[in-house]
Amino acid sequence: MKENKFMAIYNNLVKNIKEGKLKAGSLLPSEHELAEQFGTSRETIRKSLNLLSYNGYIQKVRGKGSVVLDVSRFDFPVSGLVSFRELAKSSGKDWRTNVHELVLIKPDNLLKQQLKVTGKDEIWKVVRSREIDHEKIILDKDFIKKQFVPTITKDICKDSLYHYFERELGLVISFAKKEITVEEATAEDREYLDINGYTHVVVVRNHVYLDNASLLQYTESRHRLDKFRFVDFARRERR
Amino acid sequence: MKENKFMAIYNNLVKNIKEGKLKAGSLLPSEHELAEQFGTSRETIRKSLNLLSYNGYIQKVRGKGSVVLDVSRFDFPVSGLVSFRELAKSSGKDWRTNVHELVLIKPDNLLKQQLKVTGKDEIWKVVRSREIDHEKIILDKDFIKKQFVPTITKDICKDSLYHYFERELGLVISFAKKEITVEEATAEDREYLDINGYTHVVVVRNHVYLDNASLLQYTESRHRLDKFRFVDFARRERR
DNA sequence: TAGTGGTCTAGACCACCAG
DNA sequence: TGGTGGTCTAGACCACTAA
Repeated sequence: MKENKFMAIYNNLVKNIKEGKLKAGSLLPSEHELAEQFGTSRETIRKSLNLLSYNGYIQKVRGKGSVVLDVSRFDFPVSGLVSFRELAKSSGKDWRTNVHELVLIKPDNLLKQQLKVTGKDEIWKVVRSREIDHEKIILDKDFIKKQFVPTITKDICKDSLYHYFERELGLVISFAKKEITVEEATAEDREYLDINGYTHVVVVRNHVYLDNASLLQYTESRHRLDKFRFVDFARRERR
Repeated sequence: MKENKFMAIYNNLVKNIKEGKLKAGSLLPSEHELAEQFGTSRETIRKSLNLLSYNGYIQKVRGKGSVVLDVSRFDFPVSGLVSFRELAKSSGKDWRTNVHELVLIKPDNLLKQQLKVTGKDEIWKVVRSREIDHEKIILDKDFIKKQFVPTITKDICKDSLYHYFERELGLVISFAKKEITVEEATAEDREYLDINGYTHVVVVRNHVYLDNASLLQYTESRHRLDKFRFVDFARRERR
């Protein structure tokens, strides 16, 4: 897989920041200098730096330079679009996925609305619980358009749907719209989760889109209150 | 205030999408065409289109064109960096802010860590509750470095701190790191909120930075469970 | 005033998609 | 194969910061 020039420079700089070769609070070399160092044009350097800025590694200050930020404070899922498997693996904890349901269904009215489909489209329904350190703390309900995903097996569900979609099927997931609320726990929550007496769960609703802008799936992720944590890095809109 | 060329083009296109002149699902004119229409270079058009894409208005598809997205589904605080006043006003509901505390303090150890200051710096502490439709549902605790904000009055707290920082003091807020968790309600929550028997609150912790990359304030926003809602629009990282 | 980042240009070549 | 968006270049001028 070929790497773009600006991506290679970005990765190089990220590595140097993470390893502390570029220290928090210090200034990056100027864009002109970097262009010379990397043997490229300034616009290409600027593309790399904009990516660094967007991902919270640096802050550009006009007339001054690019300040390296304290990256240790901006550690986790900055993008908010990370699969459970990726998260669990990087956490270093004991984890496991239980598959409770894997069926093809016709959408009811609510689901038709969520997925913007008619009644004749078939939908995969996947219900899974997630265990971390032997506690079932997340209940994931996925609804996926069969149109894009002809087959799903239990083994795939135990591993990672995202991984299967992207690596096996070649689907390119592009963006998602997420909504977080807190709601009363349902009977289903109590059945599949170690609910520990909590009366409410955190519900994350996700609409996931492909790179051709079509809607792939709707997901409801139901988290036990005490184990929920969401991190976001937000840049102020330009006005 | 002068508007950049790419910003003007961006605003023009946003307006056309919102007004339905550019319909959801249709294609934008190609970048070459747009460059000609607006009398500018293709790179400038690309800057505008990237902004549209980033803000969820279009989806670019290589070899095909830029698809206009259904913007009505991506309505609310996409950025996650919006003041309560802006939000409340746009919601059209009855709202009101109560100021419970406005004092200068020396930071304790926890606060020193949160704000990365030494003990001799002075900090503004502001405690406010937010009423919507006559229910107190949010408790905001702000800790602001006096170094950047010499004076704060009760009237300012009742109105909007962000507005004061940006319009009156000329501070430019650049980005924030947000963390969302659910925690047990404290005595303070019960005192200032209409807690309605809920045992937990949603806690949003925010570190707000200025455009020169220095930390301005730390904020704890404590929401009654049933009234909390957070919306996020996430683009998948390029790999 | 020298140096920084922000914007803009007019080209070029490439990978990808549809007909 | 022609048109699309993605990348890249080598310049230019500007606004801002710090000395």
